Amino acid sequence: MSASRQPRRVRLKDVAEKAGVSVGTASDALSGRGRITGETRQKVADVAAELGYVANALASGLRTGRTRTIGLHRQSPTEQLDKPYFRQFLAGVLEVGQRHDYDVSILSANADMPRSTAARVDGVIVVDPLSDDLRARELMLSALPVVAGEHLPPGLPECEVVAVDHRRALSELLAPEAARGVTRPLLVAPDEHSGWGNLLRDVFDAWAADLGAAPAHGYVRFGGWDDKEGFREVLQPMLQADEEADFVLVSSPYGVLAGLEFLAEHSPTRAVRFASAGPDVGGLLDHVPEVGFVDLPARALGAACAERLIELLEAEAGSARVSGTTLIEAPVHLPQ
Amino acid sequence: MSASRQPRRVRLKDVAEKAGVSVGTASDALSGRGRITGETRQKVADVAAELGYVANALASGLRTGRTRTIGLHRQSPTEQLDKPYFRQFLAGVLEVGQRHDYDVSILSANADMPRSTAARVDGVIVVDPLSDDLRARELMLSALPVVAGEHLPPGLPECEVVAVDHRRALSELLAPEAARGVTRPLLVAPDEHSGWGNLLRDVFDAWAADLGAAPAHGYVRFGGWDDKEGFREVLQPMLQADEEADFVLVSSPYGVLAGLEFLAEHSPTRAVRFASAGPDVGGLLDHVPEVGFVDLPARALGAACAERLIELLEAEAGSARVSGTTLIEAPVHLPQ
DNA sequence: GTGAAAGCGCTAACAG
DNA sequence: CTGTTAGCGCTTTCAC
Repeated sequence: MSASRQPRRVRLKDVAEKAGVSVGTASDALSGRGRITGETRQKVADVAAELGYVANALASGLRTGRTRTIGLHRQSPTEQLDKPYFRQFLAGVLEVGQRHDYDVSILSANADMPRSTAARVDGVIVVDPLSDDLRARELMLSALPVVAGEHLPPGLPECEVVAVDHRRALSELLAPEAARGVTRPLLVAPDEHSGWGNLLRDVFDAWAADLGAAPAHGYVRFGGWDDKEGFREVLQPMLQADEEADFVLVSSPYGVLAGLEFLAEHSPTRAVRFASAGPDVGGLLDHVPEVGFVDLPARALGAACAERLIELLEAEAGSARVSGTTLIEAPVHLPQ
Repeated sequence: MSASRQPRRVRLKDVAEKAGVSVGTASDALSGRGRITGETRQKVADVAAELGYVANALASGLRTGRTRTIGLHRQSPTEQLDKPYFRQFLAGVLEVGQRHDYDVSILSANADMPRSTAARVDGVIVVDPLSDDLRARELMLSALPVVAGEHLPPGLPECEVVAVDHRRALSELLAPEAARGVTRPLLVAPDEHSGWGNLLRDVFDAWAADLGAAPAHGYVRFGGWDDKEGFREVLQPMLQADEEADFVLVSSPYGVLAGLEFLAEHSPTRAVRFASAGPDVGGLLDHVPEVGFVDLPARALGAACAERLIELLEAEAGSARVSGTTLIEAPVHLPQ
């Protein structure tokens, strides 16, 4: 390797000189700003292309205060790459990020590690905001624009939200069950730190009330999506204690599997119906067509979050927008 | 949301003033540079902590020419998140990146899309360099330090390489097979665009030659790791045409499955042994203990690449290092 | 050992 | 419509 680090990158000044204009002119000729430029614009563009000019993002960022980078926050993100949900969410964010020429930076979850790197992002997406996530709270209290992917749990500061329309999806999923008749519905979902968990309980309880049935609740920790054992530990005692329980909604396909397993082992004749409200992983429930489920569109949600955040960022002048919620639809697989 | 964008971030100047020193002094008090600072150093550090000062990476980057960001390049990276190999590689990169306070930016693979964002990275890791990847070639020809994750195929410019010690892993994997006796060994691996594929063929052929056996080769496209059908399409004619073939090495566990399936369907009595040299995905081969495999440590490889790249970047003064190769070990699962 | 000042490459005011 | 100028916040000579 040679000794020289960089072979003198071509600067805007170089382009300007060669095009016979000033840097100022060259600048907004290229970025097509206000002062419309007749043919000078074309000329500058040509020279820029010829020289292979590419703007120094650091310099323009320093000047404008924006980095064209969005941050993605989730608890211990490194591990989470193994979770299909997060992975697909990330893929969605990356896709629209690249389309809009934004970089995506996966934020370090260790709040303890001093990030000198900090504040290199224009805004942040918080995947699955949890009320006991201190770093998320910190981000939301900061001046950075924040978009939450999924509903906010009580206790977190307000911010822009993009979420799945769980209310609609669930009502679609639950309707056929009600038609079959349900006396004692059980729900196992993430605890109160999760906005999603809370919403599930809300909708579930309302639905049960409509039926004149008394619902029962079980709780799992939010991150335990694929923790079948965890689900079993919660479900088993509930099913055992409640002989009349005839319908179970869980927050993950693994919960369904756990429940089915338990029944097969202990009361093969007992008739209990299951449904999943959580992110499906390809095919897990394909072999049990009698189980309906909502398939959370992680990728679409990630894309929508990025879209919304970038929209916010480009909106320029703090247009005094109150934080709002954008809903996206989730496909519902009804039971056979 | 309020209208004001940023609440006036605390600048180095603020720290300097409050500490009663100049910015210059404050600067290298904090970064512990040359001019040793007795107690001024402590004072500045205290004030900085008190004010919650965090350096503006853009500004320092502009000045120093380094961004503390490393890029990760792979063909169509968005899709690739679904591949366990890439995902784990990425996890490794992220992990050491965060440890060294480097951001990781997943580079856009579309060479056609003009990236104004470009050159915001100090160096690049190219995962699985392929000789027909134009973007990879471009990166390697640029002035940016590049580390290739896996061996270079012929045709690509030289660069620093971090790779799995396939030679060693394979010899370990193949040894017991030779002991069992092999007359006609088959290899199905990525084509000549992949350095890894080439290496597999090298080692495989040498091993076969040692045995006095004539090897046969089949080719698959590099990205088709989980394309079982693709493997079958290559393997089936080879096995059919070659009645004596008694050992098959493939570049993916899916290749093994494809081969076993074919045999089960068409010649259940035929004795052919299989082995996989490619990235294992948890458990795919657990049910066939008679099949040995190398389990490519994607995460460790990613980590090693990042480690090496950062080392290169921090090495400062272009210490005229010739590009070299770092090998890491892969676990080998011998057949039962 | 420390302060002052120049300047990284760019954009945004302000003149003309 | 275009040129000139002043910084963005930091690091880095160069004086003292």
